[in-house]
This record gives sequence, structure tokens and C-alpha cells, in this order.
Amino acid sequence: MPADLLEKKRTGRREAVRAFKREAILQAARKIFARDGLDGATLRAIAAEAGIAVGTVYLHYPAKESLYAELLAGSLADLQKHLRDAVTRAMPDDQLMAGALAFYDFYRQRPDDLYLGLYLGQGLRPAGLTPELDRLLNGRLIQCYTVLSDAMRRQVPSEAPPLDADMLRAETVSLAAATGGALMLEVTGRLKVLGDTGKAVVRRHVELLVQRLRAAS
Amino acid sequence: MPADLLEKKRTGRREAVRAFKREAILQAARKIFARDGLDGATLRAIAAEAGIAVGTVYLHYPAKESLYAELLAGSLADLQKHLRDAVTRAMPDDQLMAGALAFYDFYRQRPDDLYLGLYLGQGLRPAGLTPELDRLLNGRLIQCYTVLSDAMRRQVPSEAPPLDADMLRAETVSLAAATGGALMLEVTGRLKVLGDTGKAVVRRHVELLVQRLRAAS
Amino acid sequence: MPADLLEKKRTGRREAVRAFKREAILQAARKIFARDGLDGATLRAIAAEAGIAVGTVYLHYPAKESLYAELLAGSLADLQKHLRDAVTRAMPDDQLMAGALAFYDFYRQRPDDLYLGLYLGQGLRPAGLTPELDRLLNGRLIQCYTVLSDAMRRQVPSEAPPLDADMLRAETVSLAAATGGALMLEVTGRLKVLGDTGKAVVRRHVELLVQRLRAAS
Amino acid sequence: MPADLLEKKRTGRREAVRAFKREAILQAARKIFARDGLDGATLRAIAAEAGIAVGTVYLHYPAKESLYAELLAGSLADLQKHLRDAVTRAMPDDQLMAGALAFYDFYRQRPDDLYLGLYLGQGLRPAGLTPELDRLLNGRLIQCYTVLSDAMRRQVPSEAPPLDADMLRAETVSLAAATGGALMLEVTGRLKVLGDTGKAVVRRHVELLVQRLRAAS
DNA sequence: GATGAATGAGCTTTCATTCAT
DNA sequence: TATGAATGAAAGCTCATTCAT
Repeated sequence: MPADLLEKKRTGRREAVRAFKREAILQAARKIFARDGLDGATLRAIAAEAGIAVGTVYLHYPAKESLYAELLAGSLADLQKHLRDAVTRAMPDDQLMAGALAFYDFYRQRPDDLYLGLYLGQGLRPAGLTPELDRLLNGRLIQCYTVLSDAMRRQVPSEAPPLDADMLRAETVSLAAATGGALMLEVTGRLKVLGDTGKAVVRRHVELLVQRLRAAS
Repeated sequence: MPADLLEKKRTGRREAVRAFKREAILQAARKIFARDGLDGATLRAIAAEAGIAVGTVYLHYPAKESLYAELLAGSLADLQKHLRDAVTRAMPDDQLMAGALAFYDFYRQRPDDLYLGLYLGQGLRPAGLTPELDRLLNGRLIQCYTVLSDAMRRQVPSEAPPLDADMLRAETVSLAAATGGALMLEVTGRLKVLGDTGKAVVRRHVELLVQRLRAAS
Repeated sequence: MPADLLEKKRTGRREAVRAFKREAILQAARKIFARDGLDGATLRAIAAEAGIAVGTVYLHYPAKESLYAELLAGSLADLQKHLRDAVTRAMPDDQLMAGALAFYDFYRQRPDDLYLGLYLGQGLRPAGLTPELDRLLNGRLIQCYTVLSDAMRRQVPSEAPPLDADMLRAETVSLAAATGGALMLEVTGRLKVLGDTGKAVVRRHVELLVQRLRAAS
Repeated sequence: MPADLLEKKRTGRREAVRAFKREAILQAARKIFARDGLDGATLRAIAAEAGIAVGTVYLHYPAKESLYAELLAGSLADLQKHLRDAVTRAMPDDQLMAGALAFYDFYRQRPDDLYLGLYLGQGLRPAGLTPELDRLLNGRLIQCYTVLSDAMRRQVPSEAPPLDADMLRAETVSLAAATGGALMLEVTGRLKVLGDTGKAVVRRHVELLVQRLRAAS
């Protein structure tokens, strides 16, 4: 094998190892952030959870905040993929329901990610990442909502007049609020006490929405 | 005046002074928590804001955590009063809308209280307050929801059959989810980007709900 | 004793205690800075030397650099007093010699202070104190040199024409250089190997200077 | 070619390569030490500047300290060469002045080397190099002073009686002190404020010295 | 009761040094 | 020989909590 090919192969493996370690640190960070909060989490705890030394974390991430940033960005990317897959798999008439429930299920299975998003509003202040990061994250979130929004539009029969843009946006926001609120109530343990599940809330919201969409046409 | 009566009077005044100081500390804490966040706030800042020495805070609250526990309990009490007042002031047909919007406005004007509530699920652990406190807070939250729930029941015309208990509960949860979700989206800055306000979301939800309640009767 | 007087007395004692502690910390810092250098010195070492906890240092000085700044400013103030005293005590004809030797002796007895001054040129960069501090320190140093300069002027017989300002300044700088250089060589152990003492160097410099001053008149 | 000769030749080349790399590292270290200070410099920066990996530095120098030990030793060797060259180039009557000014200029152009020298007295402790190193460096410094001392001796007219050994030593020390002190004042920024330059101080010192030497003869 | 000086564990981050590859 | 990822011991600094006055 020629030297440069060997070199490339070695570099490739190194890259892979590096990516793997980054991911391991990220996993540990996700767990610790979720458990202790953005401020409560310590680098020591994250490093310990990842089974490495403190200094090693800094070989991959320049600061605590950047860990959080990457975590959140990755989470939103995963969510988007999750939503797209769910919508694609469903029959046209079920796509809205499938998307909404996928949104719900995603966070239900990864409650840590839900908390991650909450810190956006308050915990991220001191860091210097906000300007571009915020735009990036907002963009990703919007893309997620767009998946739902598109499914909503397809819910209207093709022979009927298409949905008014304002109404579409309003209904998307309502759906997002209902879903987010349901998750919140459930995760903070407030739903159990109210005798309901978040999933039912979401399902009911979508059912009513579909009825209205049909009636409007 | 007999000695024991004098004693009681003196004790009463002392109690009053004590309660007054507790409240002053609480006010200061509310302000500092709001300004610096739950983790960013320091006991020194709170004491300074209250115009007393650090040590004095410990004469009234055993730990920093208990301060925001009390703050949260007070917040829910305030919310309940706020809801009751709004509902009472409104005409029978507007009571549900008034209650829901009051819920929204309360947190909109006190966004920190919203975060306070969110921390319930995760941030309050280290202190030993959780078991009973959690029950207390849940109870208060339920009472708040009950105010909305009652208004919902009164929304149904008296000549029509009363609302099914299950349906009442389901609609209450949905309303809570929609309201909470709207607040969340707004506070984390996600609503602005979606071109909507939380208030509109809540109003729309209630309007649709009222329509359905009328149709059901 | 009236309450306000008692209060004042108590405050006075507190102030005294505070000043005393500040001084103790300063002494410890002087020792550690001299032993380990400006960067080598650690707050932990300083605190340990002072017999207090790390956090306590911060009750008196907001940062490591401010400790250094106060140390240096105090040192220069002491030097000035030392020089003035020496010159005042001496007979008119001996004042220049007395001042120069006092300069030398001061640092000979407090070699730490000599090192303190050396850090000025390089170690103080990151801190935010430099602009005013540097001016302050320069001012104090100039005042010290002025004491020598004045003595130099008085060395010229009153019936002779007074010293040219330029020459006075040049001779002052030369004296400062000779004295400083002698101290440096001695403190870094280079003089021992050269078989001489700094004091002799200074004395010789002054003797020659006096001869020249007399010859000039 | 016999095997052992081949071996020697190969070894010789290896040695040369090794020496070359050592020098490259040293150059890098000089630059970084100059830019960031003795404590501010990091091994990473030095390695990066030298274009090699961190670990590689340790193949040539056992510790960071030994790097600046070698740097300092090299600096003194350079100084000696610099002085010799300057003295050699000058006419007999100007050799003392040339040597003294060369001393001054050398450090003026390499202020970091001056600090390097100052650290000898205090900063070099942790490493285990001091005992022999200190002797070595002292020896080199003496050789430098000897260059000046020799020039001083040659300043005396050959027909006059040669200089007394004690006086020669004393004048050498005085010159060293004046030059060192002038450099110190200049480097720490104290000369600028006194309205003079180190060079002028040195020149004046030598002029007076030469007058005295002539008068003595 | 009220004070605030004192504590010291804990934080994030850096970096000289080691060692498997 | 050369590499650079990994280590972990510090560093400066903060702050909840205690306690002598």
C-alpha cells in the first residue's frame, strides 16, 4: 500500500475516533445538563460521566457553553429528521397527526432535550455564542414547524381552496403551543395529577384541527 | 393588664415584625431572581436589596433554596387570587375567556415566576423540601385550574345538560397546555420568530372551545 | 456613655482591626511575591502565609494584581519617608551621601521591594490597573528622586552659581542608575563574585560626584 | 567503506540534524518568551512556532525551564561575542567606550534577555539546574566584564604605571552597575519619565571614567 | 435579634508533562 | 524519532453558610 494511502487511512481512523469521543462527551453532557441544569452541571461531572479527565473535554469543546450549543443544535437536527420520517411514512390524510405525534414522542423519549431548549431563554446570557447560535437554532426550529405546517396544508382536499397563509401560521403556532405545553405539563409531573396524558392532549388537538380544516373547505 | 396578656401582646407584635421582614426579604429575592436568574442570583445581592445583612436572611430562611420555594408558593397563591378576581369581574359568558387570559397575563407580567415553576421539575432537588412542598404546590396549581374548570362549566347554558366530568377535565388540560405552551414559546423567544403572540393563541383556543361547548349543549 | 459615642468607638475599633488585617495580608503577599515572583505567587500561598482562608483575601483586595499594586505603592511611600528622614538628619554637606546611602540601604534591607519594582515592566500587562497606577507609581518614584536631586543642589556652595537644571537632572539619573545597578548586581548574587559590595559602589559614585560639583563651582 | 566508518558518518549526520532542531526550538522559544513573557509563554506556543509537536520538544529539552536556561547561556555567549567584536573594531582609545555602549546596545535590542538574566536570581528554582548552571552563567558573565576590564586597562597610556588591580575591579563594577542600572530604568519605563536615555547615562559614565584614568596616569 | 467577617469547597479553565501509537 | 491525545494538578475567583460579637 502506498504511503499516502496509508496516511489517509490513518487520518481517517483518527477522525473517526475523534468523532466518536466527541459524541461520547456529548452524551455525557446531555445527561448531566438534564440532571443538574445548565448552571448546576459541572465540567467535572460531565468528564466523570464520560469517563475521561477534565482537560480532555477541552480538547473537543472550547467552553462549557459550546457543549450546550452543540447539544441543542444536534437535538433540533434529530427532531427535524424524526418529523420528516414520520410524515413521509404516513398516508396523506394521516400526515398531520403523524407529525404532531412524532413531535410529542420525540421529546417524550428524550425529556433531557426538552429541558435543553428551555435554557435558551435564560441560561445562555453570559456566553458569547448567542447572536449566530440563536439564529441557527431558530432556523432549525422553524424548519421543524414547517414540516408540520406543510402536512397541515396537505390536509386540505386538493379540490378545495388552499389554506390562507395567516390561518396556516396561526394553526401551526397553536399546534406547537399545545404540543409544547402538553410535554411541559407531563414532564414537570403536572399532568399525572390532572389525570391525563400529553399524548391524548395532542391527539385531541389534531383531531379538532382536522375537523376545522375539512369544514373550512 | 395581667402579665400573660402583656406577654401575648408583645409576642404578637414580635410576630408581626417578623412576618414583615420575611416579606421584605421575599420581595428582594423576587427582584434579584428576576434580574439575575435563579442561579445567577446571590444571597449577598438579595440581602443588599433587602437592606439587611447576609446572616439575617438565615434567621428567616434556612437556605437559598427555601427562598424560592416560598416565592413559588406565593406566586401560585397570587395567581389563584388573580384568576378569581378576573373571573369574578367578568360577565358569566366571558368568564372562561377572562380566566384564561388572566392566566396568560399573570405569567406574561411575571416571566420569572414561570421559570420558578419550571424549576420545580428539576432544580429544587438538593434541598430537603421537595416531598411536602411538591404536594402543596400541586394542590395550589390544581386550585388554579379549578377556577378555569368552573368557569368552563358555567359556560354551558343552564338549560342544557351539564358537562361530562371527563370532558371537562380533558378540556381543562387542553386549555392549560395551550396556555402554558404559548407562554413557553413566547418566553424563549420562539414566538416572535413565528410571527404571533401568545395572547392570540390563547384567545383563539378559548373561542374554539366556547363554540364547541355551545354546540355540545 | 451615649449610644452614638459607643457606636463610633466600636466602628473605630473595627476599622483598626480591618487595617491591621489588610497589613497582615500585605506582609504575606510581599513575602510570597518576592519568593515566587508575580506570576509564580499564588493566592493560596499568600493566604496560607497570612494564616487565613483564600476567600478572606478577597474581602480586602479585589484581585491578585491589586495586592501587588498596593504593595508597590506602599513601598515607594516608605522609601520616600526613609530618604527624607535620612537627608534631614544629616549635616548639609553630607545630605547627598546620606540620601544615596539611604536609598541603597532601604532596598538592601527590603530586597523583596526591589523585585516588586522590577515586575512593573513586564508582569503587570494583563491587569486593568495600569493607567492610573502607573502614573501614581511614577509620581512617587520621581518624588524620591527629587529628594536626592534637592540634596545635590544644596551640595553646591551657596556663593557659587547654582547647578544647571540639565546637569542636575543628568546627575540624578546617573546616581539612580548607579544605585539601582549596584543593588541589582548584589541581589542577583553577581557582586559577590566580583568581589565588591553595592554600598562601596554607591559611596564611590557619590564621592566622585561631590568632587565634580565642587570643582564646577 | 568499513562498517564502523559508515556508522560514524551516519551518527555524525544524525548529530547535526539533532543540533539543528535544538536550535530551531531555541529560536522559537526566544520569540515566544519575548512575546508572552517568561510565565506567559506556553510550551504549545513554542512547539507551534517551531513547527513541531509538543512531545518533540521533550526529546531535546527535559523541561520548560531548561529551555530558558539554555537560552540564557546562549545569550551570554552572544553578549561576549558582541562585546569582543565591538572592542576589536574600535581604535585603542575608544575601546572602553565601544565596549560599554555595546553592552548597553546588546540588551537594548534584546530586552527579553535582560529579564532572562534577572530571573536567574529567583525564577529558576523549581528545576534542578541551578548549581552548575549558575556557576556556568556566572563564569560567562565574568568573561563579559573581563572584556570591559581589559579595555579599561588598555585605556591607560602604556608609558604610565599600570592600573592598580583593586581600582580596576572597582571601576569595572561601577561601570557594570551604571550600565545595568541604566538598562533597568529604561526597560521599566522609569527613564522616559526622567527625561533621559540609558545610552546617555552610559556614555557620561565612561567619559568621566576615562578622564579619571588619564588623570591617574 | 442582627451583623458581616471568615470560611473553604467548588467552579471553569489552562498547561507542563507523559506515553501509546 | 515524532506525534498529539490524554492527564490531572493547579490557578484565580465566587459564594452559601457559619458564628463570634
